[in-house]
This record gives sequence, structure tokens and C-alpha cells, in this order.
Amino acid sequence: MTTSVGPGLLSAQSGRTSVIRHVTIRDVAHLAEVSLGTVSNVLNNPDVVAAPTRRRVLDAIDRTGFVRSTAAHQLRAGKSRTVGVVLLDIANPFFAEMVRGAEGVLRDKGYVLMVCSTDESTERERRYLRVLEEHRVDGLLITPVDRDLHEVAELAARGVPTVLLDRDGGDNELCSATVDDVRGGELAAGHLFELGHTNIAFVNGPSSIRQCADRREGGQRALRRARRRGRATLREITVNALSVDQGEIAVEAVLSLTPRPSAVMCANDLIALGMLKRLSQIGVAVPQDIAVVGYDDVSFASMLSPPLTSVRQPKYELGAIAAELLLEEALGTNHEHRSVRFEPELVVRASSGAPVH
Amino acid sequence: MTTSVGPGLLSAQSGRTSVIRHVTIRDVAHLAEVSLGTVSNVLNNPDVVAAPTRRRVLDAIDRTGFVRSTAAHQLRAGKSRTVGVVLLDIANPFFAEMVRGAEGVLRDKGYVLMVCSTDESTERERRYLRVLEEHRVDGLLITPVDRDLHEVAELAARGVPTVLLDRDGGDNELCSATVDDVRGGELAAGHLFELGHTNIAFVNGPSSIRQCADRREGGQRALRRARRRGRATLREITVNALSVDQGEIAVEAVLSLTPRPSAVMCANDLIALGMLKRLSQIGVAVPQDIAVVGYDDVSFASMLSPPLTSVRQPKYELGAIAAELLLEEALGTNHEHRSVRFEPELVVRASSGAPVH
DNA sequence: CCCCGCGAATGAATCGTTTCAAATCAGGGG
DNA sequence: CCCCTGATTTGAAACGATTCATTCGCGGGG
Repeated sequence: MTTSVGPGLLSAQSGRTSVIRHVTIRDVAHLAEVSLGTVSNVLNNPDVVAAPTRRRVLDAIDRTGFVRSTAAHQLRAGKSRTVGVVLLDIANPFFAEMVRGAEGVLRDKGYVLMVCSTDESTERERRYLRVLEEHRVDGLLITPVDRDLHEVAELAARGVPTVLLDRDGGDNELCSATVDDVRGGELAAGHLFELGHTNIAFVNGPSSIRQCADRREGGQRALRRARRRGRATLREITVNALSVDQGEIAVEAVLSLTPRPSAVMCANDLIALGMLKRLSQIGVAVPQDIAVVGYDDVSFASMLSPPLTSVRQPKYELGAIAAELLLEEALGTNHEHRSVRFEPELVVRASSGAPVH
Repeated sequence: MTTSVGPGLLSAQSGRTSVIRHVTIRDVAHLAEVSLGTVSNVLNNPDVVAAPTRRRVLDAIDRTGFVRSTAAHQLRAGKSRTVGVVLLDIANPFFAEMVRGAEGVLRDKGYVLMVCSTDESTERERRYLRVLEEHRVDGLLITPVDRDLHEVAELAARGVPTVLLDRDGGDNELCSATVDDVRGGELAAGHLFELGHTNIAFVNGPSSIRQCADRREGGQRALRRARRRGRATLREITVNALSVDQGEIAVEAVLSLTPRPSAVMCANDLIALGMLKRLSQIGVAVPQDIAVVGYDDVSFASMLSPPLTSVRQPKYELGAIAAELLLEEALGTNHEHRSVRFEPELVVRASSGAPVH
């Protein structure tokens, strides 16, 4: 990594680690010649204070440049105006989009998001949860690393409103916002069967990942339906990660199946991407020689050549709904835990086509 | 959008908006039969308290399930253990990667990130900055919306350690971490000239965006150098956004230039993507008929067909360095403002090739 | 036997708000 | 001229930690 340090600007005010005296409500009160309580009222119940007084206080506020301390507010009033967001990786577009959805809803309510990437490390997740609890977040949106939810459930039981993202709560009492992956798998496989393919390969990730297991189940469901109308097979090839290079590697396994499949369904778009890449390298045409379907409909799926048929998940909406559930849980009196499940949607593009005989 | 509400789990404990009595340091002190101060010492200066006492306190801490309140801590001790991150859009992979870089550095120091997307709205930026200041963030990493930095500079002057991301500070006294876009533009154009192209199109964004202006300047620099060795032209086509569809649209303009250019340099990868897409639709081969170079080296640049030659920006490192500058500024005694500028790096792939005569 | 010194523990004061019971004020009715 | 009422304003008491000047206890030196 080549780096160079540019011309360091001369600092006129070095050594400013000195204690910064913030303007407090008391300074404002003093300047406006009123009591603390009155200033507080201007801030929180403007209508109970007489108009002239209110004006004087507001004037004092911006003459002093007063900035309210959330910490002090929180200490007394109990709300931190903060929501923790714990996910696997904010650099993954799927999560980033969800965060945007949540942010869209929470921003206007004055909440700010504490975003934490766990990189699938349980240890890191634990630490972040601890820190967030110490911050007394008003709510938590989380895609837990682990299948075992008891840490999250405990946190929720301790009073932190919690909503699971793209993960259901099992038998724990937790809100969640998910997408129906069984249905998604069914859509993908069903689409290929309906195009007339009878011999399909399914490149799937490890079934310890819930999404993979669900999508497989959906594929099987489509398979059963196809068999009612004739011969049909769906052979699974398992790779150990949902990544591009695993997709490339899987190509060989797919092509060596006999009889050779006329279509491939991939557990996500990254795998599909790897397949497309490798297939084009070795001169196998898509969709003429083999059709390919992905999953997730990531932003660039439509821009590949050929454009990739994929199963779209409403990522933004997922985050938005999760945030709304959270608000409901955090603010609403007697709240009942709810699960919202979205329907995925098949987006047909050029990478899938009918088999050529 | 089809959504369905799943079976709402029955809530055993509805109406839990009731005040939650948190365990305090006082409860711990009581149980351990020591004073408040001692508990505080166990937490902050473990070595000044005698071993048996310490054990008793620690024991009490986890028997009670004590969770320290950051707010109270902050109020007295003055540190919020929080860093504000303000950027245009967390769903943009470029920013997301930078955030990961910053998070990697700050996580271990116990900081948590408050991530805010402004969507290029000055108003939203202003609101977020206000909220972050109220939270008394210990530092701020920001890619400002506006060319005018005075709001940010004021915040910094009021004592919030601030580092600019991918944006230099102009004549303001601010730290910054940037990439040399002039050099990047020079690399891209220079690469094409060196391959033997003499007739290049440059699809650029609006020059009000600093990056675009800088990259153009770099292109011009490479052009001057190429001219010393013979005939060379670099004709610019301006589009009004750095997006995929603008790239598609630009194809027509590029192809109608006379003489028709044998190579195109794009202001970013999204534009390049749009070009590739459209070119393939109309049957123009890349790189045989026309070579294409992008900018940013986004994650999927290598996975397009053909793989895209691009200029890589060290996104992760950019965020990491910014975070380090921030720590330096926040913790270090007499700090001098610094600018760190990274060198971009050309990544050559199949989309660029020598001109065919 | 007394006092000194030192490590350990104490608890009141403080940080900047909100809350709320009580004080104050203005003015109208008797 | 006094009392009562309703609208304003007041200021002390939290909230939950940290800080720091004191106090406590104990062993050793004089």
C-alpha cells in the first residue's frame, strides 16, 4: 500500500484535549433570568410556559449555543434515542439495504443507529451486545450469528425491545421480519421446471445455514409438483460458502453429472456469478447450453452478461418493517410479539431459458 | 409487495413498558457490603482494591447481573465511547467498505459507531450533526454533502475531533483521508495510451463533483504525456450522474464521435457497467471493438464479462486510517492536523486491450 | 505504650438533565 | 379589602456513575 503524508496543516490550537466546558441548561437559565425548571419546560413542554418567557429562553439558548446533553437526558428520562443494529457484515449489500430501510423509519423519530458487524463471530457478537446494553439502547435489530438464540432472548427478557432480522424466533418470544425462503426456493426451481427443464442441478450452501435448508425444501416441493407431470430430477451439490469462488469451483461438479443438467439453480447470486464467470471461460453458453438462476437479486444481477434471473428479497422493506415492529414494541403499551414474513419474487432475465434439444 | 403476518406468538408478558429498575452500582455495593466508591474502583482501578474485597464485589456484580450505564459514566467522566459516521449512503459499497475499515480500528477500543446516511441532503446532514453533537460523540468521521465545510469546521472548533473521509479540508484545519484522484485519472488514461490507443473517450460526471474534476485533470496529464510520443486525443462526454443508466445512455454519444474512439475511460464502475451492458446488447465486442476502463474497482468488477479493468481505491484502508487519525486527535495531547492521501492502483483485466487495426 | 504511616475503604459532591410538589402572581368576585 | 383560582415559575430531589478528600485499621518504630 503506497501512502504518503500530505502537507500537515499547521495547527493553531494544539493541545485541545483540555476539558471543554459545555454550556448547560443552568447557564441558559442564568442568562434568561429564569429557573432551571423553566428552561427545561421550554425544551420539553413549550406550551406551559408563557410566550414572553419562552422567547427570552429561546433567545438565551441560541446566544449561548446550548446543546442539550443526551446523556443527562437519558439518565433522568430513561430514553437513549438510540437503536442497536447487529448484523453479519455491513459491507454486504443485503444487510446494507436492510439498514437503509430501518434508518428511513427511525431517523424521523430522532433515533440514531449503532451499527455493528459481527463477521459471524459469536464472541464479537457477545461483546457488541454487552456494549449496546450498557448504552441502554432503546431497541435492538439483530441477525444473530448463532442458531442458538438464548443470549438474545435473555437480553429481550431483560427489557431491551428486540426484533430479529431475516431470522425467525423459533419458540422464543421475539418479533421478527423474514422472507419465506422455502417459497423462494420453490419459485426458482419451479421456474426452471416450467421452462421444460427436467434435469436440474442445485448448488447449495451448507445446510447448517437456515436459508440454505429452507431453499432446498422449496426446491423439493417444486420437484414433487413437476414429477406429477412427468420425469424430473433435482440433484444437489453442496459447497461450503455462499461465495463467488465456490461458484466457480462448483462448475466442474455440475458439468460432470450424468446426464448433464440443462439448468442450475444457485443458493445465492454470488455463487451464480462464479458459475457464469467460469462457464464463459470454458465456452459453455448461457442460457443456450445451460440455464442459470440465482437468489437475492443483488444490485448488479441485472448488469451481468447475460442478465441473471434471480429471486428478489425485499431488503429495504425488511429493514423498514423490522424498525416499525421495534417502535411498536418499544412505545406501544401491551405489545404482542409478531412475525412478519415477506414473499420473495422471481425476476426473470436472460440467463434462464427453455432447454434446447 | 405481498406480505403476510405469521402466527403472532402469544406474549406472556405484555405491557412491559413499565419502568425497568436497572441494577445499579449501589445495589452491588449493598450486596457485597462495601461502599459505592469501592465498587467503582473495582470497575476502574481494580489494583487499588484488596484482592478478597475485589472478589466479593465481582461476585456480587454477576450475581446481580449489573450492567454499567454508559450514560451515567459519560455524564461524570466525559467520554461517550461513541463515534459518529456521516456519509452519503451506507448502501453504497464504497462507503460500506470504509466503514468496515473504521470499525475494525475503533471496535477494539470500545467505541461503537453511529452511522448516518445523508443521501446528499444538506438538511439531513445538519440534523444528524446536531443529534450527534447532543450525544457528545467522542469523534466524527464525515464525507460532507457540501463543498462548503463551515458547519463541519464549526463543530470541530467546538471541540469534536473530526476527520474528513475522501474529502480534503481545503483551508480549514481538519484532518482528512483521501485518495489521489488526479493520479487515478492519470493511471486510467495512461494505461489506454500505453496500450496504443490514440483516440479515447472519457465519460465523466458533472465537474461540480470534486472527484470528477480531479480525474479529468489526471486524464489531461496523461494526454499531454502521450502527445509527446505522437498523436493522441481524449474527448470528454459529460453525463449527469455516476450511475448505470447514465452509462448506457452515454454509449450512443461515444459511438457517434468521429473518428470513433477505440477506448473509453469511465468516471466510475457503474458507468462502465452500463456501457458494457449496452455495448453487448448492440453487438460491439469488448475489448476487440472498443476497450473499457472503469474506476473504483467495486467488488463485482472482476466478475463482469469481460472482467473490468479499473482503478482501485483502498476503501478499507481509507476508513482505517481515518479512524486512526481520529484516535490520535481525540486522545493525543498536542495534536497536529494531518492529511493522509492514498495512491490509487490500476487493476488490469480483460476489458482493456490493445487496439485492433 | 503511643504515634506515625500507609494501604484500603468510605461517602459526599458532582456531572446535566427532568420531574413535581410547592410558592408566587394576577385578577376577579364577594 | 380580602380570598380564591388558575396560570406560571421555582428549586430541590432524583437518575447512576466517578472523584477525591477523609477516615479507618493495623503494624512497626521510638
